[in-house]
Amino acid sequence: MKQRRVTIKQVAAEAGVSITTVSHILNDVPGVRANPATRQRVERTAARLGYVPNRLAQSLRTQRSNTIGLIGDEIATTPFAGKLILGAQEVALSREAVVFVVSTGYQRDVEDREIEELLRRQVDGILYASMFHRKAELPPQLASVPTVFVNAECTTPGVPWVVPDEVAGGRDAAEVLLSAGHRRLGFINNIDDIPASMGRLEGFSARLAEAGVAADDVAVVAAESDPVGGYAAAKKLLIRPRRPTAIFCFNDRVAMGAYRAATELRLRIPEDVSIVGFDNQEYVADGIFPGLTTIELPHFDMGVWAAEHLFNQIEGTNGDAPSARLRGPVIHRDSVTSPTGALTAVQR
Amino acid sequence: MKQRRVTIKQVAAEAGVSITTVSHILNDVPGVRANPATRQRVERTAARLGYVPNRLAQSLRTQRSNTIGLIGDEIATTPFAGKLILGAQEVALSREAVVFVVSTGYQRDVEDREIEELLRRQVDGILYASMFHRKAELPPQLASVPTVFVNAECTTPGVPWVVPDEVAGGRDAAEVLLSAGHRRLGFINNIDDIPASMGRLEGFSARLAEAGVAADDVAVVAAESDPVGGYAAAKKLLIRPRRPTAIFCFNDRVAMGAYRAATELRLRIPEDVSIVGFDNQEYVADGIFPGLTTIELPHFDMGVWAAEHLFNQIEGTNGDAPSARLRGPVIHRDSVTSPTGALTAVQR
DNA sequence: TTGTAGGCGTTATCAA
DNA sequence: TTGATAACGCCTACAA
Repeated sequence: MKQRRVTIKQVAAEAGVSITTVSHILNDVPGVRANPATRQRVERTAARLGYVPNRLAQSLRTQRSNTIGLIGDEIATTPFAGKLILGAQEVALSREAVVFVVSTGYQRDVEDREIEELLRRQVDGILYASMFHRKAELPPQLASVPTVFVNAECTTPGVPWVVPDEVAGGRDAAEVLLSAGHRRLGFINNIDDIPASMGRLEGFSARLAEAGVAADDVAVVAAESDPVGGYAAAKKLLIRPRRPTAIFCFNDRVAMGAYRAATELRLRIPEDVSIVGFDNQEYVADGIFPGLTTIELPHFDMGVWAAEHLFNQIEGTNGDAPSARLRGPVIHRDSVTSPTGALTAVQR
Repeated sequence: MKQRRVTIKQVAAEAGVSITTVSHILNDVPGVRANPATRQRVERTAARLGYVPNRLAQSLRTQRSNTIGLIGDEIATTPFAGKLILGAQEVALSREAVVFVVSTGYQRDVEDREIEELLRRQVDGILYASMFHRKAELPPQLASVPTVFVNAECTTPGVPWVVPDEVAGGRDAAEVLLSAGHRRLGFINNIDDIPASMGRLEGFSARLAEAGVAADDVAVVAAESDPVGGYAAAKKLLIRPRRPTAIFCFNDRVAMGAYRAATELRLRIPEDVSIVGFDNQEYVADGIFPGLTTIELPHFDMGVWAAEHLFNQIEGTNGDAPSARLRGPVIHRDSVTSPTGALTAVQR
């Protein structure tokens, strides 16, 4: 912004017309028809001079900045943030808008400053994102700005939100294992009382019950959701007399731990024990051996959904505030097979 | 931006002074001393009304938007992007600036559109980031805007850039292994002809040579830098008659493959073979067992460096355009030990 | 079909 | 010490 860019005035002067005409022509103002000759002349000189309209001035005049803010608690520590940003950005770009990304690091004062900085810049709306699925309330400063919550359920009424469908995810995991023939299963859940752990357990159990799997045949344990926790929990599960032929892990990192436990116990994956993860974390699910079958978290889609609904809200084109739970796809790799292999191994 | 915010005019009216006075007071304009009573009255009413200056208008007037753009080829697929964003953002926030983040996905047309969208918004400068260390030239549209390259060496003169110090990284890896006592080493390099592979090899070899390790005792192989490539390469290395007691892997994903190879060969890490990775990729280096000793890539620091130099450039406070190679720290975990263990194992 | 002029919210110059 | 007033770059009645 240092050196002066070319303005509409220069274009007008160069083309020998008024700035009104230039504005009319370049913006294709409806109901205004310019002389083809003038039009061409204007367009030519605009192109020649490399004229680019100043959106700051436009925004000031039109009261619309074509800018949204994406504020999240942690942009750095999670591999999911990128997908979310990307989704939001994709719809933004399609509307010639662009997004400010700011990360708060869970610090309240940083969040306050950043929200203020965004509002100063007259953002049209804000995407308030959480990096793990939780419930949260609307920061008071955002009360008067169109806002959509992403990966967080907003407890303040009237604010749309979008989160993963945890229950469906749990059901899908059960389904994958069920259809491979497993009837004796384990679930290593997370220890925290968050929507993800509640929902996945609910869906998993419900689907299993529907399929007639006896409650005795599904072992649920809870652990810290990292490789260490997964390792310990899986070991506990796998040394049981009637050990499960398949384990559903709260997330891919837990699955990493389960892999190690299985290896130490000389259990092969998937022949002796099938594993299903959650998250489809790049470089983890795809990097361990054998490739991990897992449920993907719909971060990209949530970014898209949220941005679209935000723009609708900004343009006042949506009735009330809907919210959504999005389902992620099952990513099939090589950690699940039918339990016959396991039985064979045991019989041998 | 929908509903009208309170403007300086309203504050002035409410306080019974002119907008000039309000501006003077609120901005602490040097050389202007207001009557303490007036000052207090103005500040009070501004606070009461919740006045927040409109940066769009400010920018229009001052020709400075306090906004920078961060444009990268992929924001989503890599876990490093976040750190980079965070670093840039941290210095931006300290200057009351905020950053537009856009990702191009390696598509030229997307890049063009996004750059234009940024320029339209009068960003003060641009951070042009690559997600892997490479060389690149300056997009012509950026010629007239302050720009700094991040994680890419700009081939166009006059543009500052900051990249990881690959040579130092290679040396550090050698150092770690050397000081643990290893004298017979392997290096699984990347197959691509990029600064990272060249530099790390150079540094690694140089340090080893300095330490008097015979060229015969350092085996270098190249592989696809993922777990599969790492697995195959490590296997090749480890079945040699005089197998290396330690392997330096091009990155953590390669190291994952090396772990598997070692396990299959019944070689314990680190007792039988020490492993050093590169990248310090979250959830990989820390998730595998034993924890991977690795060299961190300085993404956060590069973000900081680049943003700081960008702001300096914007403010015209730096002489010429320096560039930098930043060194990442060695992250010690548990995959390296002295080779005696290995010898013992062999002798047994 | 084209042009004039006012205003979006600020800052900055110059008077008073 | 305070206040008019002219930009900044653009859009948009309204007038010609």
